[in-house]
Amino acid sequence: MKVEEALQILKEHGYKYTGKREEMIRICAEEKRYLSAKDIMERIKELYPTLSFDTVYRNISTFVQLGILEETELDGEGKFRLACSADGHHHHHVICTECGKTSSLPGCPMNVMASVPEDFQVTGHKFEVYGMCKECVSHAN
Amino acid sequence: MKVEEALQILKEHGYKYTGKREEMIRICAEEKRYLSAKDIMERIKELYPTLSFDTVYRNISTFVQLGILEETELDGEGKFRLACSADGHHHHHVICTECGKTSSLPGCPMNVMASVPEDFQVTGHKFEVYGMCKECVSHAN
DNA sequence: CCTTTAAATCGGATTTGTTCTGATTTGTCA
DNA sequence: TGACAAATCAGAACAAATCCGATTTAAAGG
Repeated sequence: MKVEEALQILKEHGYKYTGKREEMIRICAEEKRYLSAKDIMERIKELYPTLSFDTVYRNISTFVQLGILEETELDGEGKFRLACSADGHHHHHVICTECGKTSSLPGCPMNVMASVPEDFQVTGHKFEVYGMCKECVSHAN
Repeated sequence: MKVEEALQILKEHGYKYTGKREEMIRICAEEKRYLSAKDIMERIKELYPTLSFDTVYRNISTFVQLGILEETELDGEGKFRLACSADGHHHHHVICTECGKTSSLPGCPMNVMASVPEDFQVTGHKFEVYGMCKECVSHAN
């Protein structure tokens, strides 16, 4: 997803444009990596030094609801990245547990794996592979 | 996994036997369901009304380390259930997001899905299907 | 432009889940 | 039984996230 698309989605849903929102999205768009709310806060302070963490959290959760950000949970805190499923088709990620960097996996287990018991009404699924990226492996020495 | 097996594992690793530990494991063994630390606390208070939450958390994390409990994260809090992978072979679950009840899925996407990029050193993976179980669907009306 | 209004933000207090700490109790083994 | 290490207690401390009332601001209409 591009920054412009994200802003378009906000507009379509009647949310107002603010520089802070754009900057948050821009920060997430810079990297194929999961960022924590704190990460985003730190980076946005360069441009908006007084921004309150309430704003960051509130906007993040708006973005997640609108499908602009994807969310996961690592080390007991929420991590976020610009949604990419929207771009092409639905897929999943390998995630570096050190730095949050991601790499796409083709396909989805839901298509491949046959039987989901019919006494459950399925609402979603999660498939994530965890590991360490090249860079973090070498840093760890 | 059975309660006795779990106690055996504790013993093998040099952990002491305590009634509180046994009761915690027993509580988890009662249901094929993910329980929160709070759930476990409430239930264990019947037998040990003064038990501190520190003990519960500490024991839970010991159990997870030893592979006695499986952990996941739902609604921003840790949930736990008696490990069953140990029994047969490795597999995954459908989880009811309302009550935590689980049902097994045969197989593992890691076997089925071919390519994990070789610039990641894989350390683990997670595959969970979410939904509502029959009971919770009907209660929701 | 100016006004109006609802949405967004601020700053800090609050809540919630979890971990830490130091003192005390309790298994276990010699 | 005694001694020691491990387990537990009680509550303080912590960190992530949410809530709240007051203030500011985007944007739509006159």
